[in-house]
Amino acid sequence: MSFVNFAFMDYLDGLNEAQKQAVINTDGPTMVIAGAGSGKTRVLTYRIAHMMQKGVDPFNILSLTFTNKAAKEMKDRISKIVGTGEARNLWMGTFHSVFARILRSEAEKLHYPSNFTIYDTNDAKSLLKDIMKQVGVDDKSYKPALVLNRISSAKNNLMSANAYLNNVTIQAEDRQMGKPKIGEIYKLYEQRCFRAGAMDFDDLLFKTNVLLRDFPDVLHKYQHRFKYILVDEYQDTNYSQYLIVKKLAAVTENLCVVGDDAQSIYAFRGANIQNILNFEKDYPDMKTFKLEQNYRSTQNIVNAANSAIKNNKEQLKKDVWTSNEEGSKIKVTHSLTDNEEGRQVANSIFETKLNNQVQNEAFAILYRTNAQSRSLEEALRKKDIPYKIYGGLSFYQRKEIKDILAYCRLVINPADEEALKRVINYPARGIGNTTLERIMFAANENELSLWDVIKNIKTINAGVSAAIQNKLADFAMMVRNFASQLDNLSAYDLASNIAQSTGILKEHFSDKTPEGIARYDNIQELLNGMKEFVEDRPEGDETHRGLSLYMEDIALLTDADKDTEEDKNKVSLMTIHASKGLEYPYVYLVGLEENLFPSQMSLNSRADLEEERRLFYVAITRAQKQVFISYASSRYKWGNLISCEPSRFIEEIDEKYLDYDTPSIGESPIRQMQRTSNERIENKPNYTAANKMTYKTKKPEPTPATVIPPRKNLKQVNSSVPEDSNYSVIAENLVEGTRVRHLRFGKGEITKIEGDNPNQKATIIFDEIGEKQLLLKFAKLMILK
DNA sequence: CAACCCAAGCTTTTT
DNA sequence: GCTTGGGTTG
Repeated sequence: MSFVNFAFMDYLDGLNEAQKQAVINTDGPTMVIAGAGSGKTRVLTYRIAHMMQKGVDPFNILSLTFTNKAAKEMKDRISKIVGTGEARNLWMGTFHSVFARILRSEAEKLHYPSNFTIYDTNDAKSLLKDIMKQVGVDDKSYKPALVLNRISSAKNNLMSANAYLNNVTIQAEDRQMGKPKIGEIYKLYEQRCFRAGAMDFDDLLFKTNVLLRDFPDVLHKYQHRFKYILVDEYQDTNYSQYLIVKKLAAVTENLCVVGDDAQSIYAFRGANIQNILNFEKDYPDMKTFKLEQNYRSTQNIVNAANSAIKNNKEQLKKDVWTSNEEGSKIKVTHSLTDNEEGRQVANSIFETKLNNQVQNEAFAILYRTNAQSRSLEEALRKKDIPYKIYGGLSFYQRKEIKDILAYCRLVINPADEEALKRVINYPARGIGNTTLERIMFAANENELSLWDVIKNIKTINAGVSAAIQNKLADFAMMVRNFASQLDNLSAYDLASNIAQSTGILKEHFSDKTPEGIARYDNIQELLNGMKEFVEDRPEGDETHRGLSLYMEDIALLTDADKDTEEDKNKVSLMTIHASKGLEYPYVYLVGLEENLFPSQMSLNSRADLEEERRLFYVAITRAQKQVFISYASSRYKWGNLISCEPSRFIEEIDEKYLDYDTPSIGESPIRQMQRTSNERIENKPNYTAANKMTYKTKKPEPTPATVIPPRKNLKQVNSSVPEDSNYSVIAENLVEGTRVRHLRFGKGEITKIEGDNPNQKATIIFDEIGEKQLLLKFAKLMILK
């Protein structure tokens, strides 16, 4: 103890006075206002370590972070001070992952299975689409995303479907929007999730609240377990999270919240900046500590950020300063198009690397929207600068990955409707849309899950033919077989088994197009990830290396958590939102244009605009050494070139911290740039045309004289085969083992024939493209000798 | 039943 | 510009 303690006291000496106070005042309600780069993570780490030094049991400490990665890093740092064994028992993670864990252990109280599925946004939207079809509303006026938003904010304000339906104000709002049925849809959505044994992201918090509200013994238990609670990024908590924390902390009030109102950027998903502004009202005897010294950035960066955020009205008084060197000014460059912007950024990174002898990992490129990444990627690739992207279409969103994961989900929780819908006919096994719709209808009629209907398909009158009933039974058997291995096989072994015996792996393997190869590789990468997961855990006890645990692990990964590939020494590309909490020596901030940043959606209200400005503040303060800002005077949007104006945010930075790339005499740099860019925009048509031509030159255009629609011509040939020609006549004599030729697929061999005459179906292995299932009445096969 | 074609919609940010 | 889903065709 004394040795460890000694090391710790050393660390304490490295803290400034405010930091030290925030570390050693461990009891009672505490708010730490931590400016950007002010050593917030250090304070949290030492505070927890200090509590443990004073004898607090790590089991009694709950620390809620913004990403799981942050939790892991913090745990590692604490381990270094107090020892690994002790730190392991800390409760640390995101709100969602910590409370998902608690919900699993208390699930039966809510009549949920403990292996409930977590629906992601896509699952939720797809379910909503289903429901809207069922209710008979047109999904043009009821956009799934909008309905989901509405439901989401209801849940974040702890409003159930019934409460939603009974709330006069809400109902009036919905009617005014011309969408009076949202309440009804919410109600059905709630039921369907429950039947499927599924919770969406918001449910994890909502149901936790229900649990703590309706089960006093459970509340009591966790109030006493979590004697000390710390919440990072408190400015980004919503009402639902706020209330969980408030309830859990009600007995001991050993609650420490850390945040920075200037960095609140998640109001759009219900985060309530009032939570931090009102902390004093909730806990009148609280202590406040302000961390105002910035250790991260140069004076120029800190001052520039301060001058920008000054334009916001609503904020706590705070004076962020630094004793670091003055540093370079913020460099502002402009370009003609988004593609040119990409090239300039790539060139600049290339030069900066040379001039300062730094590595790729010193650079980050930040943008407002994911769609902006493409031109940057292209430019970086051309310059051979390795990069990695956070967010966007993430690995786990890819079709082939989702297919495998859907099987995994289904095996763990067969009631999972969204997973079932995805794989019931993939790979094709003759269970088509009509059948699925019959099953869904029967499920809704009987208030059963799809799985229950399939399981009992022979006794439920769903109008499914006997042949298809058998196929469903086969499918159910397969899922059950996999499920029976859940406890004996590791995640890796079971998932490999699934990938193989469903035929998915083979299907991608036989596809030799570049996309097919990429898909195959992706699946291998997924399986490798599982292998790592398994190898990280002790052998023998398969319940700790099993698929269920793996799936729990990945369901709540944030983008920052997915940093698992060989991502060393690469330039980082991400949205500004994703960059929260990170820092880089050199930061490129691109697309600083009106309607893009600030976003067009934010221009209607002052509050929204202020959130955009905070986002701008977050972006600038990621940088340690230098910030580069760029904007383009035109950019592609939905395939069209549109013209852009520089963002107001550039002008909001005090001019003395800026360095424009085209110094001017007697004219404001911005004005001059606007003028030149306008001139260029007038030449836009040429530019566009040139651009499009280059794109199309890959395929030389036929001269007008020779233009014949080639496709139609081909079809003509096909359909010119007489209806009653010997093709179809011969096809009736087919048996298994016959060699046949198909007009498009070439030669092949029939391996199976099934079904009744009009709908007879053959499985054929073609020499070129592998196995296909074809309906004989359409296939027009020719028998080969 | 499955392949293909074309139109629509997308782009604010995410657990 | 790209992806997705609906509708049509074989």
